[in-house]
Amino acid sequence: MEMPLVEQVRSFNRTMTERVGVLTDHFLGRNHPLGEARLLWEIGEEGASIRELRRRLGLDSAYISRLLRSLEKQGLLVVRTSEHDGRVRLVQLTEAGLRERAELDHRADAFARSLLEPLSESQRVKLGAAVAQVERLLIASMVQITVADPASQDARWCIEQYFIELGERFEMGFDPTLTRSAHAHELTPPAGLLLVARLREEPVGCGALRFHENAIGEIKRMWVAPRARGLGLGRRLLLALEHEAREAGVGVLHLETNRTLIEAIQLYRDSGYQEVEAFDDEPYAHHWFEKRL
Amino acid sequence: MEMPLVEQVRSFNRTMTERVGVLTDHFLGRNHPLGEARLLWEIGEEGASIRELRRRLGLDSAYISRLLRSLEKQGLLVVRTSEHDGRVRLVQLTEAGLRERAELDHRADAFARSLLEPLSESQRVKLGAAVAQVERLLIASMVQITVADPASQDARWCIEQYFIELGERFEMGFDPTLTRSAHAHELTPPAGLLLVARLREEPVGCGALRFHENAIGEIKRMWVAPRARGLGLGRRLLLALEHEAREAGVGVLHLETNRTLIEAIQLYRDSGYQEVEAFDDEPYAHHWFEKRL
DNA sequence: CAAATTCTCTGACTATAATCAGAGAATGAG
DNA sequence: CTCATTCTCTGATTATAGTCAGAGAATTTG
Repeated sequence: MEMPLVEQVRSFNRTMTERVGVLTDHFLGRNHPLGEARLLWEIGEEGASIRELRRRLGLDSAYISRLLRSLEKQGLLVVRTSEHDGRVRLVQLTEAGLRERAELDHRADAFARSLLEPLSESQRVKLGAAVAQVERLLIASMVQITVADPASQDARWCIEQYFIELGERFEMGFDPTLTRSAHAHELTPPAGLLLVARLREEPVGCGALRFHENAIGEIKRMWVAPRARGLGLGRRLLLALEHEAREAGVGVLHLETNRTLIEAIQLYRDSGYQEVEAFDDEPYAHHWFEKRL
Repeated sequence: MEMPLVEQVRSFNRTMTERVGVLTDHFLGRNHPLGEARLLWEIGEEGASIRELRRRLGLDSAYISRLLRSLEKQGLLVVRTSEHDGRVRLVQLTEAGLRERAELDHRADAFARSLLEPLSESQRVKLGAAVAQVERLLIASMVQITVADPASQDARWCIEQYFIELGERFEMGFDPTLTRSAHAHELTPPAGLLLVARLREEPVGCGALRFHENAIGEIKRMWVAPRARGLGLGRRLLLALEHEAREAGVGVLHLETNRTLIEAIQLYRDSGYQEVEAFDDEPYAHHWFEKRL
């Protein structure tokens, strides 16, 4: 019964590809080659631009063009040029295309049902819970954390979202001009750095570090997108920041926070941060923490 | 958060194919095309016969022959004719083939590790448990129960295993000639029937039904292979037998069992069987049960 | 406004993953 | 011993999934 975790994951994978993997290959692959079916599926009911499809499916543009031509010839979709950008082409399923897609959907459903059918009610309940757990954790493990330029689009989006959330949560709202500064250059090496967490290339969180004198580091801009909460991402960001701080020779980490950010405060306490006297005059702060590295 | 189970399974599948499914396609696909790599893998350290490989991989014999020729040319395997059957050919990896396979193994390991690497210790523990749970339940749902000819190889194997197990568990051993009969013809319609449970075509359990006079049915030969226990298979077999009995117009089901078979007794009680006075003279029985359908 | 870049498309090409028909040798069933 | 079947192989052929180079139009950048 005792099996190393790596072996367990591999065994799991084998079972999965046998049982569920068949799905992806063959629920799609009846009337169309797999590539066409995947594309048909990915276009969705709303339609999409070709570039978007290329990005999502990771396909060569020559290849995708040919697939589209084939599906177009079958009358399953129409392509037209975008009004905003004459280079971009937009794909939309026709009536027939939508029917075809619904059929795929139906088959996928039937397959999932056939997986469940032999199980007893209590087994199904257990399966539901375990499946959700595995998926959550796999998604968590898909999140990638990298150093980012604070001026980059993703970074700015995160910080903007962060400010919006502060505005909603702080009792007296939040005005970025009143808070202690953390301009782009202050979060760029060597003055500091910014980490951005991404899930499937989309930003889902950030955390920043400023280096001060006397081997003091300051943690700022800790934020996790609502849709990525519950994945342990806050903790991972914090650990990553601490790692970067250590690398940079920081001996003590400072941070301040507002009393409405209870999850964050809990995280800091759990992570070994001690509450200390106010070490600055940040107007929005109620708690000041520090941790020796 | 509330999601129907079918939708949950499908969402899970999508995540799986994205994250883990990549493994199967690409841990294998570095130095060799996928087909070759799968074959190399499947041959294993022990070697295998071509027919076995064909069965396991579900490949056309023309195709597999070509793959083998290619791998043979690369010096990764040798093929020789079986001594027992001149038609059958046996495949064995060479030194180089074994090295290549070990390399695949190593890559699969590294991939599994990379899945785990971003997770915290507590997340890993949870993942391990959930993964094991999902796998167990998916395996359970892979088991297929069908009516079988008691004279078939699978059926005889199951009954033989069943007798061996009784011999080990009964305090006074077990002699099939002393027990109440259930010959092949008695377990064949219309006198009765035998269900065999199979996992990946291999028998993993059985259960039989005899039809007696006065709409009485008798359950016999309930057995689950040790490696398939804990999958709820006993219960499924019992339900399937009850279903068959109902179809055949049975009003009351009888069964008898030995006191050492505690899991079985528990199962019968949980499934609505009432203990009754001995209704026959089976020498190995301590408990007699019945259930009205 | 010129130059670089983006987006899509076509033509030419390749590798992979099959499938089908049938042949030849060995074996098993009656 | 004969006939049907099993097992593997070769030849011929096909479908799928992709890659690469480059062209032409639209857009963005400096």
